[in-house]
Amino acid sequence: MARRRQAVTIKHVAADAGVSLQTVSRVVNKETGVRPEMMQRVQASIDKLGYVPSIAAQRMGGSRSYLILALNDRERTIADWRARQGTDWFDQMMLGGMLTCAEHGYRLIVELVDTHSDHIERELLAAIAALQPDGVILTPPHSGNPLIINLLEAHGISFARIGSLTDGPGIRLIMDDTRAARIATEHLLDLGHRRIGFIAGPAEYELSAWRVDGWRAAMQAAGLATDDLLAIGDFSHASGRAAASELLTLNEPPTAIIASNDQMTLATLELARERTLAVPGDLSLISFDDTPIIRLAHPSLTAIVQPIAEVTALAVNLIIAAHVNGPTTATPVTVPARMTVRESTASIFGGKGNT
Amino acid sequence: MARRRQAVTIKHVAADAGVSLQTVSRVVNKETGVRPEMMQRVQASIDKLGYVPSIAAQRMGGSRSYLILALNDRERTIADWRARQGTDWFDQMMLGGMLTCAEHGYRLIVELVDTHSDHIERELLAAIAALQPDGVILTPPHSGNPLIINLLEAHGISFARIGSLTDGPGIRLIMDDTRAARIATEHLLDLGHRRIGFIAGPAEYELSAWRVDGWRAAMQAAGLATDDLLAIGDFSHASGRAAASELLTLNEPPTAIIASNDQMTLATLELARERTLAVPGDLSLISFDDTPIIRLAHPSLTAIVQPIAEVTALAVNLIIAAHVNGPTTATPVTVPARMTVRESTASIFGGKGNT
DNA sequence: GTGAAAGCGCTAACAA
DNA sequence: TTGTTAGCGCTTTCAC
Repeated sequence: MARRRQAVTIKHVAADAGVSLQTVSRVVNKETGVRPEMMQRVQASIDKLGYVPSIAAQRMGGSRSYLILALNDRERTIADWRARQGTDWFDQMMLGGMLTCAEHGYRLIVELVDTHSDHIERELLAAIAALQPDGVILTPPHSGNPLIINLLEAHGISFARIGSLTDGPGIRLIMDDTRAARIATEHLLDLGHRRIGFIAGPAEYELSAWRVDGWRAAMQAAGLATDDLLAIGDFSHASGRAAASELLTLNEPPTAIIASNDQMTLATLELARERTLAVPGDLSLISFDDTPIIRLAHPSLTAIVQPIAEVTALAVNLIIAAHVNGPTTATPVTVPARMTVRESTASIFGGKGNT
Repeated sequence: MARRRQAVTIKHVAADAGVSLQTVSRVVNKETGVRPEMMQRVQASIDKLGYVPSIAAQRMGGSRSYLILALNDRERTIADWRARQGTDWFDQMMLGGMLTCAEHGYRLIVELVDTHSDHIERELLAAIAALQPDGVILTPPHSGNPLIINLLEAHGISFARIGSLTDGPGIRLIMDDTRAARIATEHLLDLGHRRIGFIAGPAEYELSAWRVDGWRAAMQAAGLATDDLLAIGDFSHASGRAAASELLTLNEPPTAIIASNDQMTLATLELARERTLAVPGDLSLISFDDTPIIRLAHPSLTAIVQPIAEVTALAVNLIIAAHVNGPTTATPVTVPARMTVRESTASIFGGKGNT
């Protein structure tokens, strides 16, 4: 292959403007202490020649790499893509993360790693060494992984942890799962439900516990017991079915169920149908993901809408800000989730929930 | 911010192994002409120290950047993400592209650009200057854009053009849209349909015409006219509705319609329902995208499954191969599409199509 | 087969 | 305020 060189380098600009490299560099990086007329002259040359600095060279010079790494769970992400069921966590992350990176002249690079793997440390170190990212975005279930967190901290890389509240370094961002679960539960309480079951996600995800907390808090505030109404799944369809079965075979089965993701909610819907339970007539249902599969189900499902794009955009902004201002506040940032009421929730007295 | 340096560099490895930098470089890049024992010794040091070369430095040294750029349509991609309707073109591209890049030690970076924009040239040049990618993947509707193609060619960057057959440089890959349309049409012909309507995509996409060709060819082979049975949309729901309306208000309306994407098919389904046409009883329907929205529709829709992941993976492989072997064959590569028969196609004699 | 030297494009540190 | 120098980590070129 032909050895490709930069078409226009800082040298060309310097020569064209009749200044030193350093002055061009100062203008490019918007440093203070350059006379306005000088700045204009250099900027004119930059525009004229269409100069854009090479991020590889910038990095080599000891500056930023303008690269942010998003770390996603390998197995889950690939499985979602293969299933083609419209799970859009990844897409929403790109929407928020990529576009925000672009606004700041950064690029988002995605890396898939197994949280469970024992060579995760090696994988991460390799990615860091190869890319030298300025920041890393950790998504669940990586966000609370001490191995990852400590490694990034040791390397002095600023990073955001989406969906984790465990102590430690890193910018923590959450979508207020507890409150979201409470809102969902209260919606059902308002509709007259008293036996409200909850299908939790796996303990590996911190947010699983938060959602249970929100549900439990709302139930307790209403003076209701939750003893037998909690079932645990792992976000898979099969586990959702098992959990739903558990709840629906209780002596006093719930009249409403909240499930922690779309697959488990859908599994519950299917099981209900098989048992000739009408939804929402006999059983109200709320999902914790607002995916296409949920919207198009029959009936369409009431769901918690997680602000994934917003939270990722915020993560990028905070990472970049940290690069400029140094370490940021240690207080977790909260972006509230919403609830979209559809056809799957109804009053136990026979009324519709979405009227 | 603290100036971050590489933890382990080629120097450390060279010192540890007691050889020159150059020898380490040779081992890393698997060059020939290194004695096996030497190679082993160096490799041992690399493994021991966990050395991974910096791609920025590799690039600066005049070698590859190990970066491949995927160029997607800005407006459409963002609209799809915002709509949250499960359009998974992007996901499938990542599935095929990102994973294949990773296999070769490359990274995929996504860039969104407007094909229509007059500053597309500037945007592309900026991305090239900043990243110095080893290759570029062009997706529709960029794949046939002469401005883009010529620019990449001029810069000596190898690139793949997915979904374009227009002459010019670049590796051309198609999913055989013509054949896919023919298969869909023949399926309907087999079911006894004679009046088969087709809703095409916008001319901006080359594949729009190919699909029309396939449909027309199959119709003509069956000795059927297509005069009034073609309607044109722009992939949007609204345009699909208009096109469907056009077809259904014909004096002799079609008994089956093939639409060029999921949104237009769905719009047709909705319109049919409004006009109390039973699907597939009164109208059979085939979509040209196998998205969640299509699978979950009622009835579930027969659809062409486009091998987006496969074709993207192939694109990456060919780009990387071109880097090693120099320019590749100019013959377009074809990856065949499949059809999944579901509930929306039935015999005009009353039988079901999916039995 | 292996090593030494030069340079990629840029920035940090220092000098003027 | 501006310019000069050195060096980032790697690969290429050319000696040995």
